Amino acid sequence: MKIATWNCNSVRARQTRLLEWLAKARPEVLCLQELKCVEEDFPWAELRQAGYHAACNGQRTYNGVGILSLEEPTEVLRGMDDGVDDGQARLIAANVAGVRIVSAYAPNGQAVGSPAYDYKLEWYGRLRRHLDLRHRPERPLVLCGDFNVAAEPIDVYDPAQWDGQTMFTEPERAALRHLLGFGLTDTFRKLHPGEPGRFSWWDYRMLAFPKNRGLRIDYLFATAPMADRCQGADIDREARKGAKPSDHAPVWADFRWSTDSVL
DNA sequence: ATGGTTGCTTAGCAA
Repeated sequence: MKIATWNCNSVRARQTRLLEWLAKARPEVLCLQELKCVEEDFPWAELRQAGYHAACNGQRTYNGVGILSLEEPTEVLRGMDDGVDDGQARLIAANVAGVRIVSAYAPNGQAVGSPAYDYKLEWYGRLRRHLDLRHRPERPLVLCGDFNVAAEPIDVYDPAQWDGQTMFTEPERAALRHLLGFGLTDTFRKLHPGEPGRFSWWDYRMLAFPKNRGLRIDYLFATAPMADRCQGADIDREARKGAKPSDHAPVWADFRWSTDSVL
């Protein structure tokens, strides 16, 4: 079972690339972030034509997350259902083939110390509580998305320059570690231990991509039953090349898991 | 060097 995640930076601006990537990669599940549209403007028909069901949590202009899957997703949950109404569409969850799939778009945080930065740290705490209340680490779950935090120096092209900057501050890294403390494994790093220079996001500016000046901030985190079955994981850097790319590359992981796997 | 690029929406914001 191949599961992927991609911050597409507008599903409408990326529609052609999205369909091309799905045709080539054929993941069972693709989690999307930054749809930047309401559900009425989501390309339902084109994706269905390509063989994919979809569920999305849309928002005008900003944010927006979705789950595409070959099998129809069930038990769809939009948001964290924790009583906080912040108006930001950053989470959607659904069951696909007996696996709980969560597509998440963490707040960017803007400047350190800004209200957006504080909101980011709070959002991480809410997500951990959401997992604690609604899920168990012994059950199959894959939490995918753009987490807007680089976990370790190896995930940053110039850790010294990035030290203390948004996406690589100690409070953000601690918030990410606390999230993983639920019982989640970083599938890419499990399969590529110690491999440097492997990033998932590159700024559009300053020739960051051709210079490989990026960060690894997009992840597939899996609970033990899924992490134990992970047999491959990678970042599709090719998909960041060419005209009109997203600033993120798709990331995927493959699991020894089928529809009739029962835990 | 406070630059540079993209998307949405239409001048300014968020990333």
